[in-house]
Amino acid sequence: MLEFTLLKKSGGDDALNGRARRGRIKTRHGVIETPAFMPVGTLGSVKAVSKEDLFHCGAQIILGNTYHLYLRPGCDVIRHMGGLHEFSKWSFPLLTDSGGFQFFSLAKLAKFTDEGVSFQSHIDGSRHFFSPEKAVEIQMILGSDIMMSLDWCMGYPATEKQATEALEKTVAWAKRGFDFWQEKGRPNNLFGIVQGGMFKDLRSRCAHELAGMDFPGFAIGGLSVGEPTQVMYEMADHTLPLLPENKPRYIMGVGTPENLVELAGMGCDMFDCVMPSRNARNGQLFTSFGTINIPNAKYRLDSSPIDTTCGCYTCQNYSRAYLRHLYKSRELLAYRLNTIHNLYYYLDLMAKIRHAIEQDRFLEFKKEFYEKRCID
RNA sequence: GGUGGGGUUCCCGAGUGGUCAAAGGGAUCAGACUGUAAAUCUGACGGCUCAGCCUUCGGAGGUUCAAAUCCUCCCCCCACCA
Repeated sequence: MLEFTLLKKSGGDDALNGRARRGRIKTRHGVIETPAFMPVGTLGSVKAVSKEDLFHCGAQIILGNTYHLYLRPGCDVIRHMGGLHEFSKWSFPLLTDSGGFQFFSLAKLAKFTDEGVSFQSHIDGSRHFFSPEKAVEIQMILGSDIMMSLDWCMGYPATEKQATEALEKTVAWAKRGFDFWQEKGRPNNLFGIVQGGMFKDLRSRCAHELAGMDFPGFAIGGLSVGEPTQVMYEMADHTLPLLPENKPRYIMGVGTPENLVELAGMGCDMFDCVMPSRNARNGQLFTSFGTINIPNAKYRLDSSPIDTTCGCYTCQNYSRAYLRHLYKSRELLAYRLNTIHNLYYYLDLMAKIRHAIEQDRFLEFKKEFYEKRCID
């Protein structure tokens, strides 16, 4: 059901720069060229854009969220409608997060036990319970191509004791989710998630234990939760090589364009982040020379596109002055045009990274990437 | 012409003797956002040689230790009645 082909590895011994990999993931709903960025569509929709917009931006796979879709519209609706693909009409690959992150970001509504997580809905306060098995079961109903096992995401800073507890629970739940998935005949695909806080030995331990289970892919979770960027890089650099080389490696919830370049260089194959879509709705646009805040007064009379080197629909058609006007007027079109641009930027960046790896010039690409961004 | 109401910092709008450079909105300006409780949130928003000082509440006078707030006159708006 999932086939990962490692097409090329950057040569060299430089740990930070020489481990980029170019790969291909085949799923029932299509192929994902890696390294890949996956736009986040929590509620079965990448906010503000249509599936056609996503396609034209170059999206190969998008995310959905188990917690959110379970609460609304509910599994009965999605089952009745034939699964999330059929419901949303997104016919390409889908990855669903397990809800583990929500029990971290909505922590005051969640209570962790050995059995699972009992929580209150952020929508109406109703009480619910997720076990690792149930998290997989719901994702099977959603019909995602890649399901994530239920994990315990730890914030920063966290003590070693807290991180250990979260790790142990994450591993135990991964095992239960994995067994449940095996019993069901390994439908779709299930990825395990490495936790361990900002402790290398804990990350090692977690990666080692998960690698002992035959997951089709592995993720690193619990990064970019408030730690300094350098710490995140150290954790990723430490953990990525511990995961099976012949399986996709996914860093969850990351990150900035710089983060993607750095982490792809360390051998990460998949990323997801709300940053391009959310920041677009908040007026921040990504460009090859850095980010710009479109409401800024300096763009009032600016007839140039967001980024003259960008090939997106927005940049092909509209000026900064118009986009600034739309944004400041809260016109709905602003959200769509901004989101199209940011997603295109991210997805195009990944395409460039893939191309550079293929051409054996990832390091040069990285150098140019940093040289371009200085002004705005 | 008569009666009543009102003129507050860019706009709307609180404030009716000191705790007022003046609530609250809006506009404006800037920033943040990393597995989406986010079309959200934060900060600035009279001036300056900035822990203090100066100018400001339609205008001009006055009362008072002290006035956006009280008194007098004037100017201008709004409502209703002629």
